[in-house]
This record gives sequence, structure tokens and C-alpha cells, in this order.
Amino acid sequence: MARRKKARTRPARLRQRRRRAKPKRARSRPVRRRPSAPRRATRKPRGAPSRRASRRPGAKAEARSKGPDLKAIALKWQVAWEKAHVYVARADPARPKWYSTVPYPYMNGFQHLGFGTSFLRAEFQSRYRRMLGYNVLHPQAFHCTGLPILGAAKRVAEKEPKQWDILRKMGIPDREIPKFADPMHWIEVFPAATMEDLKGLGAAVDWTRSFITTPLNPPYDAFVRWQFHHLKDGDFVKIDKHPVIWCPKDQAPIGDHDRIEGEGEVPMEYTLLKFPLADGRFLVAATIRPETVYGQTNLWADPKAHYVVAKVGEERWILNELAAKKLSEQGRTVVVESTLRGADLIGKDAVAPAINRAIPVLPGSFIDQGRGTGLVTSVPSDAPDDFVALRDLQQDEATLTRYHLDLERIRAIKPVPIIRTQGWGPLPGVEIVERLGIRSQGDREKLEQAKAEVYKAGFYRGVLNENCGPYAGMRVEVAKDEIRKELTSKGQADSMWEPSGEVVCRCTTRAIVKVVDNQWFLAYGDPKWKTKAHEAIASMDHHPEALRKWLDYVIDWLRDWPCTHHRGLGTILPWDSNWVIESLSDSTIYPAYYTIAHALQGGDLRSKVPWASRLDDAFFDYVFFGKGAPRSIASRLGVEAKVIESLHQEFTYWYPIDLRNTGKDLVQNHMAFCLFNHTAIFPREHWPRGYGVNGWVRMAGKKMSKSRGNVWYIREALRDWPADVIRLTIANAGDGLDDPNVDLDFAEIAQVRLADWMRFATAKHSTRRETHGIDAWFRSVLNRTVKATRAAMEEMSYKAALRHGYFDLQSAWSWYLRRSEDRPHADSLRRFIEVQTKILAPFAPHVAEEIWHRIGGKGLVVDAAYPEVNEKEIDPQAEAAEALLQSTLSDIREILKVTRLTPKRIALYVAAEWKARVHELARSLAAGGGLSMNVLMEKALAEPGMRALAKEAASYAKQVAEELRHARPEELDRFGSVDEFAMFRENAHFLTKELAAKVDVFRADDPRRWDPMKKADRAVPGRPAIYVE
RNA sequence: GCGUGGGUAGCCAAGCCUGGUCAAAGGCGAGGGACUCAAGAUCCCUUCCCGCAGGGGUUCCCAGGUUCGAAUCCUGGCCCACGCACCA
Repeated sequence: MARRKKARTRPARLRQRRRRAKPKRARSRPVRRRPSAPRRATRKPRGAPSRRASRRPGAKAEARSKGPDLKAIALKWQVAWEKAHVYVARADPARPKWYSTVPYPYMNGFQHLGFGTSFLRAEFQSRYRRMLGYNVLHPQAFHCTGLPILGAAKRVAEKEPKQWDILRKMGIPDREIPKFADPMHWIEVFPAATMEDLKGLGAAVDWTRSFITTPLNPPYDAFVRWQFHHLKDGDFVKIDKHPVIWCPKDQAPIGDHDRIEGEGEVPMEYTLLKFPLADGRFLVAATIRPETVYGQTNLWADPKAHYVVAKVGEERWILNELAAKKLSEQGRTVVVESTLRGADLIGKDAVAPAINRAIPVLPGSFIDQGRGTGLVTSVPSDAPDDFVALRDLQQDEATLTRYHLDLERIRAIKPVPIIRTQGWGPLPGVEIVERLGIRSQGDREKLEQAKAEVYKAGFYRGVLNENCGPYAGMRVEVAKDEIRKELTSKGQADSMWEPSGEVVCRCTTRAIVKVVDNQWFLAYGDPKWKTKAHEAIASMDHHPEALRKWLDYVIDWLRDWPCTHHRGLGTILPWDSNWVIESLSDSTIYPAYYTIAHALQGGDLRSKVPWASRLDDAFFDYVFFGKGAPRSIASRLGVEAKVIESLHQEFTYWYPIDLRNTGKDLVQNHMAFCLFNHTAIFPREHWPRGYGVNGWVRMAGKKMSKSRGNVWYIREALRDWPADVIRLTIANAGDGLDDPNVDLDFAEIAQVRLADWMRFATAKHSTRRETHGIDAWFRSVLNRTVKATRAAMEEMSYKAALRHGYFDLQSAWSWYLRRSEDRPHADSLRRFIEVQTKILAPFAPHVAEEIWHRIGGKGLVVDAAYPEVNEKEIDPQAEAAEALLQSTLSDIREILKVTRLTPKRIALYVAAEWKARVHELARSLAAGGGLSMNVLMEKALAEPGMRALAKEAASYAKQVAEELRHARPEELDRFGSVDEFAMFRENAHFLTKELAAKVDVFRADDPRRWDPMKKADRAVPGRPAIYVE
């Protein structure tokens, strides 16, 4: 949660995206902790050996070879569970069900702890629910749809060093790498590897329901087709134009990972301004600032560049050849008719849109011919480029003369103020050039900075001024669109797409924007559909609750989603075989598929079940909706009717999903899509019931990512640590949307503590049979602990669950032992071991199972009943008594610390009976709301014997009245339930031992008390007086 | 810019929704002690400042406000992380 400011040298966004050679890591750094080694006294300098090094199989672990072998224990129980089919789930209407999953991971590599974390956070819940008595389904499949596998395989084939390096870093030996040139090899290797990894973590998964996506697995392919038919029938799919970043050489869209430069850049619409020449042709200039048209003073053309005359529609446009080409890729009919030199345009007059005035074309060398049209309109008031170019030109007589320009006229051109922005003068373009000291058009870096600054200020805070005709007084943000609309409708403007920043394809070609005109979309932009998705969100549980707000926002923000591609692995769009369904779109409602997958897959990731290769829409309609006749469907497929009837039952039993958990990166796509598509296809009772989201995993405080080279694969982790240790470390890494932090120091501690716990739980202990006061305290704490742990488990706050259910419970036990002089009551010991083992079971199932087995538990602990809360054993009195003892102990210590005395003898004086009585009166008055000094005294004096003490009573009553005036009811209850004298008497021996000095307990009003310093009077209820000698 | 989540002692991190029991849990680090020939492990104590009697002072990003009372609620500001799309 507390994210500290780290020393950063570059913007995080850049750094994170940059792929660069990873620093070699020193892996031999010793793990052993020495008192003298200041491990974290200072921040490590950049490039220092990563702390990751310390996860090498610990020297410490080896040194403690006498400890149990946690890895062997893990393996033992994994085999046992598998043999007993513990996690194989089948519908059982007699039992309540629980269904959790995580989105399947993409199979282009081994899975790392990022996925491991999302997975385990769902799995902890599955295990917890199992122990609560639910019939639990927790399946896991593998995603192969899309481009990355194909792309990576191709890069292996091309022997691209970077790609080879990635595989090598995953631990794949060099001789194996060439095999990855075949995409099928990836699909063979990684799903199997992921299963192995998850099994190694002790995953409680029903593997009989596992599968891969794409047509390689026919029943899933059929399921996706069925889904798309449904979406199309319900009008959730539509066809439309769509701008994409496009490589003109490859003739293909360029996704982020196919770019050398320009990750994250998107298509952006420019306004084309049309400037009619006297001969009816148009000079066409592109701009992203149509709102500045009222400040136009001239046009710029590059005299050295070449332009073309192109027939666009019925008009003749002058622009550069690349722009003509872009327009033709954007659905325009463009015919290039002739070419001309930029120099030919200089000096001509053209009529500027909006202001409808002739302005001259002037020579400018700063124009980027790769962007826009190669012609630029000039607004020197707000565009630093334009102002600088104009200033240069006005002083450059040679150039003016060369192009036969009218010196007087050009020199008379002045910037026209058009935008008022708070904090800026009337001419921001001029102002910033002067402020930054920009000398010429060549000063590119400063000019870019200037442009960005002026634009940002003007766009968000600027208002158009009186020079802007009808738009005077309008905010720039609004005027931009208004002006563009008006100019377009008058034929003075048009539009063109460009990438929002420079994008370069892997093939080194600069990208353009193409408008694809028959792109299929999922209509997530549809307000009616959005409404249903919001309803789904409202009806669900969210972990953490903040997720609800975020999802609502995402649903509103989503636009229509292009759901098909021309390339990549995936299901062919059923009604248009030119398209393949894109990978997020084939993965929205597949939790439904899991419910029937066991029959369809027949135990293979790629189904070989004959009848399952013939599935049609009618099959799914019956299984999911109960529509149609099972007999005829079955006979058509060549399977018994009762098989598909049972699948219908499986589906209706398991659905909807109770918990779907993932990393926060999927919120704005998969998690939202999953909701959208469920609402489109399934009735309300089958919409998801719960979502969970966790942050990005950090390793020792640093974000884990491939590009940083600090990825920790599950298999690597498993080499270094026992599964239970990894699981505990992840459970402890943090809850909420904050990024969980995998803390390797914690892992070391967890390893030691797990081993200790196992030793403790299975060892013989000397116990007692007789009951002490402290036993009630421990029972009470035990029950409260279980209560708190259950609440934390329920809301997926696993770190909190560990804190309550493990750390707090352990320290309660150790206090209890201290108070029992190391001889616990036999029942307390037994219950402690049982409760603790069960609470640990979801997190450390292997060790828990081993303990359970050794202590003679019935069956398997993973199936055992989670500890119950016995409210009757929660004993506020016992806890209050113990709190009083502890606070008294710490008061004594405080005195010892301050006085630096070594105590010989200590006396405690418990408050006199009459004070307790006054306090009690005060409490009852306070509870009734009528506590005042007068009333209190009146009541007090009515008590027998109080008259004699009137003076002291008054002084004490005043104190109490003050103290309790603002006390709340639950505070009042804490007092008075403890028989202080008896309690201290009983524990005098304990105090004596703790303080290494004889402790005597007296009543404050006992005339025979030992009280040399007359401290006894200071005693009040809840706070005995103390004297130290 | 928009959205989301944050900013708590040397570090990590609870608490905040539902104000008081908060000088603020827990862990790490540090110091002291017990045990031991010694080390490790373990256990105990201490760890904002001052204080030879259980007390006082100043704290929970900053500035205001609400309240008898604010780490917690409200307003404004500063700072940090993540996301912003056709794709996993």
C-alpha cells in the first residue's frame, strides 16, 4: 500500500516498455544473514546484484537439515490427492456448490508468479470453500488463440536473437530452441509445462476439465462458433469501418509487439483544411488544431518537396504523394494526375477556410513530409513552428527575393491573437519561443517542447477570443469539434487518419493508418448492452469492493470491439470465413464450457472424443438452455442421450461462476467482456456472482516483467522453495488493488516457521489436566481468531487471514504458554493444533495434510471442516482480566525503566471497594445519559458507609465523572467485570517470575497492607497502584 | 488530461469505510538480556523526543475545516503507481 518514492531516472512508462539486454545477475550471493551485514540499511545502487539472488536454495535451509523435508512432503501428498481424485468435481445436487476459476493464461511461455498469484488467490478460496462443505469446482485451461505464438514461432524460424534469448531465459536449452520455429511445438510444450507447474504448487484443480483453445480442439471451436451465432442473432455483432495502424509493405495491421517504435500509438483523426486556388484546385493541409483557423496568416510549402495533383472524389487536391496514398487506404477514391514541385506553389494565394480570405503560400523547410499532407497552414499566434518560420523568412531577404515574394506584404504579416489562456499572453506561440530562446526552425527539440506546452495549456484552459467570429467565448476543447463540423459541412474541410505518434514496423517501414471497411465488432459501445453490464456489476460481489467502481467506469468507456483478425490462431468466423475470431473475443463465456468439458475432452487437452468433434449449435442450446430434444441431438451426434442430459445438469448445477479472479490488467478487457457476453447470452441467474482482482506482482519491491529480466517462473520458484512456502509468501504478499510484493525474506521466515510448526504439532508435550484462569482466555482468543480469519478469508484478504489466523494465534499461544508455565491444558493444546492446522490448510495444504495425518486426523485435512466459532466461548471477562494483567505489567515495567531501579519487592494495591462502587454508579448513570457530578455524589452518599469518606469520594467522583463523560457503551462494559483482587492474587506468582522480584497484592483499604510510600490511595478500578522497592 | 489505487515511524506494512480503547498491530533492521565454551536457532525486553513512579511533548504527505475529540470525516493542494484499446 505504501508505495515509496523510488529513485527514477526515466519516465516509468518508457522504461517499462523498453526492451533491453538484461543485466547479468550475480546468483551466488550468500543467503546466510549475518548480524553485521546491513542487508537493507541503504537502497541498493542501480545495477547491484538483485536480492533475487538470495532465493538460491538457501544455505540456511541446508544447514537446518534436521528439519522436515517440505518438498518431499509436498510431492507425497500431491500424489495421494491425485490418486484419491480429491479435486475431481461432479455435480451433486445434494450439496451446495462453489465454482471459482482464473482466466486461462496465454501459452507463449512458462507461467510466472504473476499468474501464480492470481491463480492461488482463487485457489485459496476454493480450498476454503471446500472446507466449509461446498462441492467445489476449480478447473484450468490454456489459451492459444491469437498472434503471439505465431509471431514468436516465426521469429525463432528467422533466428531472431531476441526471441532466442527469451526462450533461453526461460531455461530452454539451445538445442531445443529450433523446435519452437513450429507454432505447434509451443502448444505441445507450454500447456503441459503449466499443468506441471500448477501441480507442483499443489493446485486443487479438476484436471479432467482442462483444454486448449483454437480449432486444434474441435469441441471448443464449436462452442465459440455457437457463441458467435448467438451474438449475431442478438444483434451484438456489427460490421463497420475501422482505422488500424497499418504497414504498407507487409499489407497488414501492426500490433504493439510487431513494432520497432511506437508501442501504444493509436489512429488519430486529423482535419484536412482545403484552400481553393484561383484555378479551382485545392491546397490541402492537415492539422490537429482546427480551432486555430481564425489565426491563419499564410500557408507553408516545402520548395524542395514534390507534390501531386490528385483527383479525390470530384475535386482536385494538391498534397504530397504519401498523403494521396494514405487517403486511398482510407477508403477514398484517389487518382494521381500530375506532379509539381513545392517551389511552384510558393507565392500563390489561396483562400483560407473559415476566415475566407486569400493568404499566401510561403516557403518553409520544417515540414515533416511523412506526416499530414506536406502542406501546413500557419498560425503563428499559437504554433511556435509557424512563428519561428515566419520570423526567419521575414528576415531572409535572399529567399524572399528568390521566390519573387512581396517584401512589404510578407513583412507586414503579424500573428493574430485568437485564444485567451490563463497564465498566458495573447500570443502563446510567440511567448514560448521567446521564453525558451528558440533561434530558428532547426531548433527541433525546443520547438517540440514548445508545441506540447502551448497545446496542453490552450486545449484544457483556453477560450477563443473576439477574433473567432461565432466561436468567441467558446472553450477550445469544445470549439475544436464544433469548428471542424462546420467546416466539413461547408466543404472547407475533410479528414484523414494518422498514427498518434511515429510507428515503425518490424520490417522498418513507417506505418500509416488504413481504414478497414468490413471489420466485425462486438457492439460494446451500445448503451443498452452497457446497461445490462452495469446491472450485472451491481448484482455481484467484488474483491476488493473498489473493483465495482472501476468496472462501471470501464463499461462506460468501452467502445465497439473489433473481434476478428486476418491472421493468428483461432476459430473461423462462422458466417465469413475471411476472418478469424480474435483472442479476447473467443474467451468471454468459457467458464460455461468448463462445466461440460470433462465429457467433451475425454482427458485430452485436444479432444479426441469422436462425437465431440461433431458438436453443433443445437447441442449447446440444449446443454446451456435446455432447448430442444436431447434424444434427437444425441442420435445425430452418435452419443447416448443420457450423456448430454447429464451435461445439462452439470451446467445448471455449477453455473453461475462464484468467483473469477485475475490480475488487474484484465479488468478493462477480459473481465468487462466476460460480463458483457454473459448478459448477452445467458439469463440473469447465470451471470457471474463474484469477481476478484489483484495487482501486479512485485519481486522484492520491483515490478516483475519480461522486459526487466526479473521474471520469476513458477518452476524456478519451485526449484528454490517448497510449494507451501511459495503459497504462504503469495498469500502474505498483499491484498487489494495495490501491487502485491513477493518478499523473499518472508519466504525464508515462512520456511522456518512451517518446519517449526510441523515439529511442534507432531511432538509430544507435557500438559496438565487442571484448569487455570488463563484457559478461558485462550479459548476466547481462539474463537475470536477463527471468527476474524473466516471474515478475512471470505473477502479474499489473505494477508489479513494469515495475520489473524496464524501470526496472532501463534503469539496468543506463546503468551498462553508463558502464563501456563509451559504446561498447557491438554484440551487447549489439542484444539490449538487442530485449529491452526486447518487454518493453514488452504495456504499450506501439504504440511497441513502431513500434520493431520500424523496427529491421527480423520480423512484428509483438505476435506476437513473448517474451524467453527463457538460464540459461547468468547469471554470478554477473561480477556478483560488478562488485559488488566498485561497493562499492569507494562506499567510496572515503565516505572522500572524510568527509575532505573532493580526491584527487590513490588506491591500492588487494588482499588478500595468504595471506589469500585462509585465507578459502578457512574457507569450506570453514564449509560443512562445522566452522568453529572451532583447526581453521582448524591447517589454515592446514599451508599452505606460512604458518608465517612465524603471528601475522598467527592474527589474521586469528580475524576470519574470527567473520565466517563464521553465514554461509549462498549467502553463502559469493559470495566467492573473483573474481580481485580482475586485476579492479581492468582497471578502474583506469574508477576513475580516475570519481574524477578517478589510481588505482593493488597487491597488499598487493607489496614495491614505494606505501604511505605502511601501509594495505595492512587489505586482506581482498572488500575491498581504500584509501589516498587 | 481522463480513470483507478495510493502517500502511516529507519525500512516493509496494518489501521481509515463504521472518529474516541492510537505514540499507532505485525515483520525486518538495530540495541540490551537469558540460554551457551562459543556461534546459530530460540525466548524476553527496548527501539519518535523528554522524564529517577506508571507522566509529558510532538507525530500518520501539506494547508485549511467539521467535532468535546481526527491517522480516520470534509475542502483545496502537492506527490507516486497502474491503465487509456483492437491485444495478451
